[in-house]
Parts: sequence; structure tokens; C-alpha cells
Amino acid sequence: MPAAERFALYLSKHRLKMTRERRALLEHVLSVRGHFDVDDLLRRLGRTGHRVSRATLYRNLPVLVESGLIHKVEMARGQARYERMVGRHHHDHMVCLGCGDILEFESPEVERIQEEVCRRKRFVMTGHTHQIRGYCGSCAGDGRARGKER
Amino acid sequence: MPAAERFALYLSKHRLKMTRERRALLEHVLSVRGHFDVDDLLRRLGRTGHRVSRATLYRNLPVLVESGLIHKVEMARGQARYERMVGRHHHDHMVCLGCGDILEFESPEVERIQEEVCRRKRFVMTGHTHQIRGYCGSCAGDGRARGKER
DNA sequence: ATAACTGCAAAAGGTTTGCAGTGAT
DNA sequence: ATCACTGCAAACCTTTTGCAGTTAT
Repeated sequence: MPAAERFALYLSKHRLKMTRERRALLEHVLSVRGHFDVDDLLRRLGRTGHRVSRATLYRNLPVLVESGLIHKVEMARGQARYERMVGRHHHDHMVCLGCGDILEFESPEVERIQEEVCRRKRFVMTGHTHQIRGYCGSCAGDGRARGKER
Repeated sequence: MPAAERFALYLSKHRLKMTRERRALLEHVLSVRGHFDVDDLLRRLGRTGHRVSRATLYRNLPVLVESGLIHKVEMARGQARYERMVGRHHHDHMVCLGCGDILEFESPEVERIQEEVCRRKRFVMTGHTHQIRGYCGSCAGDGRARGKER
């Protein structure tokens, strides 16, 4: 099912409305490649003449998340980033402390171990966060990797 | 080496001073069992008559972290918690969305996989965060587990 | 018609910082 | 005598919220 349709369905199921703002937001969110934050989105929307307030963004990103179209990635110090999830499957992140770049990785084995840990502790998992911090190939070379963990 | 001595050594190495406030903070941090946040600490310090300002706490927790005596655990929505690390080894966390409880787990296998992923992507790891969210045994039973992921 | 939605501006919540005075080395 | 440290209050930053007016259904 196309993402737009999926979103429309989600909205109607929850008695939410398909507003001009949501349409604009959806369109942009689907076209971004890579990770983005609220400011990125605001800038993009502004550039294309869509006026969507910051408050509306903050109110609607959770809706996009719940509908499964995007994922929220919590970064250190309470900064949230998002990423499109349509047509993609689960993965985790490596964050470069040098250039801020985000690499992705996936490991079915880690997933399996997680599930086993939960089973053993009688814990019902609803989600997880697995981030590796460090320095990417180019940053590790130039001396910045000597900086301390933050 | 005793923790207090280790801290003193760290301080002098970095030309930092052993103040009354740092002594009080150290003492409390070592005696807490489990995880704590800045408010917990402030409350505890107050209760025992030590007056340490919030600013001083915020300025010194990073020092304790750097010296390796405590670890910072970043929770969702930018809330930081800390935990004593003296005499303990690495572990990760399972956070109960029902009661807020934090369970710990460790998996040498996950660590191994992480390292391998980093090697493959030429990523120099300096740290990682691995949290499982969900509901602990007691909370999963009472219907709260039906709540949505947050 | 009626809920839900939006923008605005204020508020909140956690953390950081400038300043002037204090204290460890 | 230095230079780091402290408390205070103000500043910051990201996110949330109350309100009054707007719009999708």
C-alpha cells in the first residue's frame, strides 16, 4: 500500500483529519533521505512555501510515528531525530561524534539475544534503542577520535 | 584502589581541587544503590545537611563520569540518570514503562557483535547505549502493557 | 454542526553559564 | 597568590500547552 494511502487510513481509523499541514508534512517526510530533525523539516517546509508551525510539527510527528511511517531516534541530550521507515526494516545506529554522521547497522543475532534476555527476565519488550557512539572512518583518522566520550 | 583515593588521584592529575562539595557528592554517589538522577542526589545531600547547589551537581557529575566512578544513563526525552560503577562491570538496561524500574542485563555476545560491526564499517567505538523498553514481570500482568510505546 | 486542528505565545523541564565572591593548593 | 570552585539567577534549548479562531468531516 502506498504510504500516503496508509497514512490516510491511519488517520480515518483514529478519527483524525487530513489537513493541508499533514499533507505537506507527509510529503516532505517521505522525500527526505537520511535522518532529520524538527528544524530540518521546518526549513524544508518553509523553502517550498508550505507554512506549518513548529507546534504543528511537534504535534504531528508522533502521529507519523504511530502510523509507522517514520521512526524516532533519540539522540544524546534529548535531541530527537526522525527517519523514514516506509519500505525499510529495522536497524540500529552508529553515531559519529566527529561529523555527526549516522551509519546504520542491523544484526538479527542481537535481536535474537535481546528476545532471549527478555524471556529470561520475564520482560515484555515493546521496543529498544541500540546506539554505538564513536568515530567514523574519516573522522577517526584525523585526530578527533582522541576527544573524550560525551 | 579505594574509590575515594581513585577520585583524589583523578582530581590532582587534572589539577582539580578536592572541595567539600566534591567530597560530599562522592560519598553519596558511592552509597546509593541503583540508579539516581540529579534530584535524587540533591534531596539526599539536603537530608544529610550537606548544602550543594544544583549547579555544582551539574558541573561535577561529568567529573565523576570521566573519572570512571559513575556512568551516565541517558533515558528517553533527555532525562539523565546515573549509576555507581565502582567495582561493577559493563551492563545494559531494560526500562519498564509501567513502573519506571530499571533492570540490568549483559551479553558478551552482543558486545562481540558490536565490535565486529564496527570493524566491518571502520568505525572506532568509544561507547554505546543499548536499552530495551517494555514492561517488567509485574507490570506486564496488570494490563498496563497494553499502553503504547513512548 | 461538531470535533479536531492550527498558529501564537507563554510555559515547562532539564541543563548550562556569567558573575562575583570563596577557598584549595 | 593563584586559579579553580561555588551559589545564585538568568539564559538556553527543545518540547509542550492553553487559547481563540479555523477547517475537515
